[in-house]
Amino acid sequence: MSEPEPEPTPGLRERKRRATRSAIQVAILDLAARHGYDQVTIDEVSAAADISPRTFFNYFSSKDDAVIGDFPSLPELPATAEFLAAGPRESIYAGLGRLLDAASGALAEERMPEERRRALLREHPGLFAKRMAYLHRFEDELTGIIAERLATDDATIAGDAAALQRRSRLLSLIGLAAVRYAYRAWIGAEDGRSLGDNILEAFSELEETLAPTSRS
Amino acid sequence: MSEPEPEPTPGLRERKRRATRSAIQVAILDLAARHGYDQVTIDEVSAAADISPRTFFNYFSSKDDAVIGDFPSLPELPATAEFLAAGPRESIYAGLGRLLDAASGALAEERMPEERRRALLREHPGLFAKRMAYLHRFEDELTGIIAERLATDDATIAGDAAALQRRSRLLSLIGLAAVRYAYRAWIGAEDGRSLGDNILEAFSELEETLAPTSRS
DNA sequence: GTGCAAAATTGCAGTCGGTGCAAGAATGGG
DNA sequence: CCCATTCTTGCACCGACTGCAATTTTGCAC
Repeated sequence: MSEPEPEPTPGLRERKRRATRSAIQVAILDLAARHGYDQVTIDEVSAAADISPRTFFNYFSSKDDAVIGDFPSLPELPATAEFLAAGPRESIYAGLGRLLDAASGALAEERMPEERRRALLREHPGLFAKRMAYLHRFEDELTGIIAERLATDDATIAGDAAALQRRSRLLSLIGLAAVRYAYRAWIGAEDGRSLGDNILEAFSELEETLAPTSRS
Repeated sequence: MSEPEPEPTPGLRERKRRATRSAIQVAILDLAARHGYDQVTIDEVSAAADISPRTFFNYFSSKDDAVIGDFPSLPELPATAEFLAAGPRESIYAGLGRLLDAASGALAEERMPEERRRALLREHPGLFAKRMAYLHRFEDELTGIIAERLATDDATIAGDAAALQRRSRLLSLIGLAAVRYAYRAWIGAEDGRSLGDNILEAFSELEETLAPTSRS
């Protein structure tokens, strides 16, 4: 909002920077796919990306980070504004589903060989754990946004700050559980379905499971 | 079941082993509390624990692991058998709450200076994440147990293997979301409430949130 | 295009985490 | 008391990562 972010031609410097960054990521994923992540050294990656090993660490603070990549910041997503504006008429679960779907889209926006990254994360719990750490920041943002939405939806809960806080956190954790559910299905499956599809399906299953009154 | 696990006097060898293991953990927590986790080297820890640096790695595969400690194996817990035997009369959520409560009790059974560990985990997201990664194995165990319970509770779902699998996974993730919710409160709080208490409270809040029909 | 300041790249030397190996010490059991 | 097993330890080594200072590249004004 405060920064229009024009970025028509980011300038040579910035373009080269992005190219280098991308080259590193491509290189490490490529090498890891061929020789195994543990066997890949920074020296090899640097050589493949045509930079010095020292420069590698100017771009990523660790070997893992080069694989993990960036995480989107939730408040900056357009879907967040939509979620907040959806008002009380929409189910909070449905809204959450769409929001997390959009977030996962932004997460995978990078046109990198996502499949290789997927395979790496599947095989290396350490990487997975590190990525989960990023989810932590994400969780805080999500909780805040849910609180905002709840406050506009329900005037009574808006008055009780403690209850609002607890319910927001609980809802965000439920949402993230759905994401993890979808993520598992996505990682385990060979089909081409997107992470977002899986998330939406997880939410519908969630609603069904949590609403036993609607079942016979 | 298959192993009665007598352990009256585990023998000198085993006793020394446990002592060394504990000494390492005490040493690293102590040093980390005084100089900061990052400043602590394996050499210092080993010196404080009166062992060689090489021996450190005979006990823990990494510096982080020495802080994180072990995780209980769910199937071995007595509470698991109770959970499975509770039958269809008990709400699956209530049962899950008790089961996870028991599991967290087994987790914190170690009479180590738990407070220091808590402080460390609070300050170091990396450690926190790594501990969460253990939850992954835990999640698989939990899913299997839930599936078993569901199959005995509901004959119709027992017939549909795919549905059983999906619902079990979803329920286990919801349960783990509650655990994370409780874990956060536990880590962030200064009060002396146990992790188990927080988990039980999380489940009651969960049931309340997920049952909108019971509210006005 | 020339000159200059800011930013990026690089080499180097060094610290620390972590592993494989083989020799030596402690333990348990007969 | 002896032997097999297990545990400890020192050593040599690799790879991740950092600080620093020299060098190169880019942005920009003139």
